[in-house]
Amino acid sequence: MSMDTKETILSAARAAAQAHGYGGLNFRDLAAQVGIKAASLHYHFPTKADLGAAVAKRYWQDTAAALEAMRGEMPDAGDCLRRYPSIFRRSLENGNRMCLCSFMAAEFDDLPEAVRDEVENFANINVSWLSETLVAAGLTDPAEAEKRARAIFAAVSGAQLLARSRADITLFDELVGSYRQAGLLPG
Amino acid sequence: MSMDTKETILSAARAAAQAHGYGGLNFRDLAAQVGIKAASLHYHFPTKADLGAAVAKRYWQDTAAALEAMRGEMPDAGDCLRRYPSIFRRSLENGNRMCLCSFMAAEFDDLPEAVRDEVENFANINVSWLSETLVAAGLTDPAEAEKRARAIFAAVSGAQLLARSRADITLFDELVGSYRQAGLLPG
DNA sequence: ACCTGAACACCGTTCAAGT
DNA sequence: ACCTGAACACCGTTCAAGT
Repeated sequence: MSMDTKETILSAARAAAQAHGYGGLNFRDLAAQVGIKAASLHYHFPTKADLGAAVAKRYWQDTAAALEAMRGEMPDAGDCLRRYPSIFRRSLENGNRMCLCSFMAAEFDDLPEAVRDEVENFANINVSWLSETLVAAGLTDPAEAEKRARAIFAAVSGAQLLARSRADITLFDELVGSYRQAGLLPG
Repeated sequence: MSMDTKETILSAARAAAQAHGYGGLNFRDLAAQVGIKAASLHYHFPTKADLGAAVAKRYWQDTAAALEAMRGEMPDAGDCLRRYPSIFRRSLENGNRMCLCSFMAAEFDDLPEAVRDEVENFANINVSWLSETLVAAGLTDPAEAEKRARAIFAAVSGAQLLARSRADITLFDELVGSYRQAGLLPG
């Protein structure tokens, strides 16, 4: 019961933050969606900073799990890299939302320290996975892998941001296509 | 006098929005900075939406002017393209701020229609300039220029976003370097 | 353990009214 | 033309009280 409510809060807060950011996240709307009162949220998460950090942490953990699963299911590392943008595509499919941590990256100045740390973790697990996968695919010199991984992560994030601003998911696909054509991503 | 106040508001609002976004922009702090009361701001800009649209409009107009100036000063189109990321670098240099319109792209869901339109204009003038400059540099088939231009715009935006989240401008430089290495930007 | 109503201090926004 | 006080709606948060 307790765990159910906490999980419900986490997932509702995640969806809200992917649409409105950390600043746009508010306890009253969130509580209404969960079916409790705003004051009750503080039983589960003492402060907004606690909630924000918990949401961002769960977010990168889920992403890390999805990336691991991808490597487990697809034997070819090149195939995994070709599929990587689909992780970001999914947010756009889900109500033109965006990556929680991209939104929070923009909000950097107003983020509690604990939340910033989780945003950093998100970037780190993406870069690590890309780095390892690039090397496994034999596409990059190991010494250059992390640099290349960061470039892919940043570029795909930017593609999502631009596509969101037009509410046009085909634009995301086109941008990813252009990255492939340019050689940033494996074709 | 009137024009001075309005200009002061616009420039203070721009700086604030580049750090805190449209949602984080607040009339009281802004008014204090300008030296009037919060309520007085509404004489110059009836609503926050009006202010946001005016700031975003001025922002893309300034950017368009800077890009035109670059083309005027540098005869070589390739040199202009190599310099393009410096426009985005400047925001990071200025207190780790970011492109106003990237921030607003994230805030898409909560943006008044008039503000959305100016965000779109910003992207359009960037893509147009890049497109023309790519063709002038003989780097891209005219039929493909706009697609390539959008990819550059999105990728550089993403690099700025990631660099901001680490408050690390050297990361921006590294990412731009990687884009060049990958062939997205001219070396 | 889990939730709530009521209250708190605060802040952005609006508007009628001032000069 | 330009500005303001005061009211309003909303925010995160607290806490004593309920189940």
